[in-house]
Amino acid sequence: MYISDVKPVTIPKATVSRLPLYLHALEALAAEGTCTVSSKMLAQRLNVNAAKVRKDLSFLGTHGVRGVGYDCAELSKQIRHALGLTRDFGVVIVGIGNLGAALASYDGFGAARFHIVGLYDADEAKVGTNVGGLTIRHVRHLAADVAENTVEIGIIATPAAVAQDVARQFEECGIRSILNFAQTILQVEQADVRRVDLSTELQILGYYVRSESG
Amino acid sequence: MYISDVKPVTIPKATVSRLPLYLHALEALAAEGTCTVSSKMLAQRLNVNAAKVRKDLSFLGTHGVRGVGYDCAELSKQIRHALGLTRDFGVVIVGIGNLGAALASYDGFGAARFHIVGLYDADEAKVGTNVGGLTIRHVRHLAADVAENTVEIGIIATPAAVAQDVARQFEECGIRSILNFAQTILQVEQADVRRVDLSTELQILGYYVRSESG
DNA sequence: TAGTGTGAAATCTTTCACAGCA
DNA sequence: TGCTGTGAAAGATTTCACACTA
Repeated sequence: MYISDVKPVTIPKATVSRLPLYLHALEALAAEGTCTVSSKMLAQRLNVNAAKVRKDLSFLGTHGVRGVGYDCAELSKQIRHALGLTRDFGVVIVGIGNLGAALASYDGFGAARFHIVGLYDADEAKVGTNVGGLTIRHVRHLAADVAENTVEIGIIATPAAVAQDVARQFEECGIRSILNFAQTILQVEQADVRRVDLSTELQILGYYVRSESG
Repeated sequence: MYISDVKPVTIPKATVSRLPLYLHALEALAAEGTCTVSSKMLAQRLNVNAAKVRKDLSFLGTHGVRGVGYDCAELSKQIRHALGLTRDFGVVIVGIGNLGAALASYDGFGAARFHIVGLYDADEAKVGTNVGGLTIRHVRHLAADVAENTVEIGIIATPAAVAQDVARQFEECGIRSILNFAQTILQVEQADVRRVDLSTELQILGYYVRSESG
């Protein structure tokens, strides 16, 4: 039996995907000088039901105070802990086109536990240029670089045609978490993949545009 | 009673969010010269269960052929129809920083029913410059421009601090579908909002990194 | 009094399993 | 035989409703 099988509580997927939102809301509240927050207040900020907030937070083994609410600082800490944000994550980006470059320069990495440690592209013309403080290296160096550094997360921002091959390389060098911006669905052995695609999002929005306007 | 209340079938949200993926897979298959596809084949491409594929497609009132499968071209057409991709959508982007510029230059709008018709920024230094074939205009022109053109979808790629205000402006000019790349949760009256945020995605991935490595 | 924590109900989604058809 | 379409079961998620307590 693996350690992963005996996690004290398994947090439901739906809850995990909301934890970063609670965290962000709590940070905003703290910045405004708020010390205590109720499930109702958090719910309003996230546009969800207050009971859902309480149930979500109950998975953290949190202890809010009845009649009062949650301590913002304490709750932030618990969420960070639950999300594993007590450690740092190395991130590499492959494919430094418009989108890859934008991601590389992105500064909203929320309290920066995620560190971009490498940028890769297959285009020799781009290799050697500087983006967001890092020099683009040829993707052929990926495996060796990853072997030397700790890299947990790989971001794919290449054209769809080569995304699958990049994913395979990621798996070969032991990267098990992939964020895929390419317009393709990756076939992977083990890795967790999250997919972000603009045209998919637009098409989904488009459906609801249509149904509302009748 | 509104027309929207008598839609023949309400497609479940979960299904709607997969339709663009089926569509993309079908287009890839068609490009490979495949004419007929089984639920099993589609399932493998999307990494889902074949029964789910069949159930999803059954909401389209589709008719696959027993013992054979689905006709790719026909099925594509039905999905397009269901998603409302038989018409064109006008899209504006507000906030032309690195990300906004990348989105503006993005060419993967899948058979291009989505047309970017305006780019806006509050920075006078950017106004007048050309990105992806369009000239950036000052955001103060947004309302007037939208009144003259048909704009269904608004994309927010501004800093978080001003995203809420942009959303309000979108609603005021009648844009009811918003794709929000800013790191904030928008409070809107009526609009449909979809949120895409890199740091949220990384944090979610981070959780699973942790639980797998024990 | 105001607000948490949580069983239980309601709802949504996925999966199974199989009748039925080309 | 191979694959669709779909009831029904299983599972996940959301919401309700209320006991409980600082």
